[in-house]
Amino acid sequence: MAEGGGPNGPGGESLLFLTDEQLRKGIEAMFFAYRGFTADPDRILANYAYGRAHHRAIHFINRSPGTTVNNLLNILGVTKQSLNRVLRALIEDGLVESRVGTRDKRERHLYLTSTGAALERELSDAQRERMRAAYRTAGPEAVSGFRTVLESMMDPDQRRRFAALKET
Amino acid sequence: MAEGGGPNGPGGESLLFLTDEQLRKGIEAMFFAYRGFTADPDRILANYAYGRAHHRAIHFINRSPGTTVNNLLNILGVTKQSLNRVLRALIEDGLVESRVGTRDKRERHLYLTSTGAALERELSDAQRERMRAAYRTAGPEAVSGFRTVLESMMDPDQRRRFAALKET
DNA sequence: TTGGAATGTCAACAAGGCTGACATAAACTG
DNA sequence: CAGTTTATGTCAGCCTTGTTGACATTCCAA
Repeated sequence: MAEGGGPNGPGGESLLFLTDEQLRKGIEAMFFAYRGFTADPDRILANYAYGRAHHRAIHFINRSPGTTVNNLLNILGVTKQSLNRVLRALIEDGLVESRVGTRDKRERHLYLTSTGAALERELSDAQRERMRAAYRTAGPEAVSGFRTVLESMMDPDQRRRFAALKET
Repeated sequence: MAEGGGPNGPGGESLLFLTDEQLRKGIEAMFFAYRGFTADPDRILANYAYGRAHHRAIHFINRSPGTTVNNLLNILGVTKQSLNRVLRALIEDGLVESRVGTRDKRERHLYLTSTGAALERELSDAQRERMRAAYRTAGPEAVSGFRTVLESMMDPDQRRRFAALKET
């Protein structure tokens, strides 16, 4: 209100994107877009009696093969009990393999089996396809802005973990 | 792989943003950013023993005062039983008022009470503040791209509903 | 006046978060 | 070597929020 109140306030049109109205549109866009973002994987997962929690575990194990349980815990931001329930199912079903660490035998290193990798591919193919279509429609400059805003929206901890993933 | 394989393939660097690697980064950015997006409201809601479902209902009732239950159902994309449980709590607690329709008495029109409006303000202030900070950091052009990609990512139905909200 | 639409409600269930408590093995530390 | 810390697993129980199915009520519209 204070800044964007007039037709051209103290900052001029360069600050129009900070009005409450613009911010609210951004908030609602996040809500609807996230639904689209998860829609395809959700449909696929239903065929396997898995949920988003399984998807997230599979994604990050594929992303960083050999990652430890603790590592995954930090990335996913859930309790070990929650993660354990998911991992147990994936291991029992033969999608994930858990190997005792060589240097530190307390640690379990997680890997996708070929079955697990196949499901990962099915899920990420679908999700990438939607992302690809959105990127193609929006164009490279929009994509750059998209990524910039998303990173700014993360908590510092999350941003650090996201950045750490990028380098790997 | 096929298109982005070479240092400068058939599409050149303009297609680099469509590589699997770039798409995966976008996917992970969505995951981490959404966590940030919901973090502040989640903290506030915990003080009131409410959850995200209550937040969403409050948000869209505030957005469109007098909206009907069916309307809300379509926007939120949940079953009436799920929504009803949430609405019942909000009505009992005096945050939402449900008025029988005048033209069609089967319909219930939903409004925030002053208490409900106060909670809405507390929640949206926090969420807007994060969005504002992200927007400010990223700048107007990034914000434009952000919005464009998010809209492209929605399902057509969701995009229609989002567009309909914008006009109101 | 009757069919169907909009709404509300009850019951039951599942996924996936959470806390708390406890067990085990391995590594580290004094 | 003894004691502590760390990494992991597991059991039990609770909460939110989603689902289906069944059924009642109200009331518009043909």
